Parts: sequence; C-alpha cells; structure tokens
Amino acid sequence: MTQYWLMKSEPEAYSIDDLARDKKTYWDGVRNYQARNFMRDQMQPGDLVFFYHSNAEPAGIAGIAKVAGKGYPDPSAFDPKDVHYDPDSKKDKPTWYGVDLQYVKKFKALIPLETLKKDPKLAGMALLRRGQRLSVQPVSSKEWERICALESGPKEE
DNA sequence: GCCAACGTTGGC
DNA sequence: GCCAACGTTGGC
Repeated sequence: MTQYWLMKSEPEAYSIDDLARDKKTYWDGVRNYQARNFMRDQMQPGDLVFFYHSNAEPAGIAGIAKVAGKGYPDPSAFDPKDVHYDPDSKKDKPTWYGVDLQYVKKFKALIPLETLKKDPKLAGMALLRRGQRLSVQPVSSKEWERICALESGPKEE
C-alpha cells in the first residue's frame, strides 16, 4: 500500500526545480527524531511525497516526489566539515537517517498554504496544525487525493 | 526582521 | 525528573 508524505524544504536551499534538474536526490540533514523515525522505519520505496516549499513567497506545495529506496544512515552526520555534522552519531550506530527521493512532477502552479488552510476538507491536516514544525510528516490518502484535485483546478462544492 | 511555538539541553 | 534557558522553525 502506498503511503503518502509531505517533506519541507526551503527553496533557497533546495527547490522543486533543483529536484527536476537532478531527477534524484538524497534527503539529508534531518535532525529531528520524529522525522527520522518516519524515514528510517516507515517510508517504503514507491511512497509518494508532496514537496513543500517553506520560508518561501508564497509557501506551499510545489510538486511531487517518490521515495526511491529504504531509509539509510545520513552520511552528513559523520562529516566534521558538514553543517549537519553530529559527533554523537557513530557509523556503527547511526543517529540520523535519510531517504533517496526521485522527481515525479512539478505542479503547474504551486498550491499556496493559504489555499490549503481555506479548504474544509483539509482541516485536520498535520501541516495546518498550529506551530507544526515537523519537516517530514504523513499525509492521509484522502488528503493526498484532495490536494491532487486542487492542483488540477480548484472547484468549489 | 519579528516573534510564537516548539524541541533540546543542562543545572539542580 | 523538573523546568528555565536557549536555539530553531517558519509564517507573516
């Protein structure tokens, strides 16, 4: 069964256009335990991911990526020169994990956070919870379908 | 740039 | 184990 996710990136650091260019990227630098658990324990190859632009103008969902493999230890945690270096993460007992992501598509138009907030069908979405800061979070299949419908043209009901 | 909300750290 | 201080996230 395909699972759905949402992953945040600041487009200045890495945007959907960067992923479109690279076709594939390793999602590293996550230093939050909950987000790590999702990537290490729950993500499966083939899972689909909303690529979210945070700290952007406007913020919102920019496109779709696909999980390309199971999670594996984040090498940036082992590299003293890397900004995400974590001396507590040992190679034989890694603290941090990431996943490979593959480009699927860029939305014709980014779906702004504002639009998501206004949609009553998405009222329960994790992303919209107050103070939500998780950079990797699950999306329900209902939320997934709804958002994909918004992308192909929002219709009022 | 501001600042609220949150996670983490560290003194006790 | 509590909790204040601190750093970070992320919308605005």
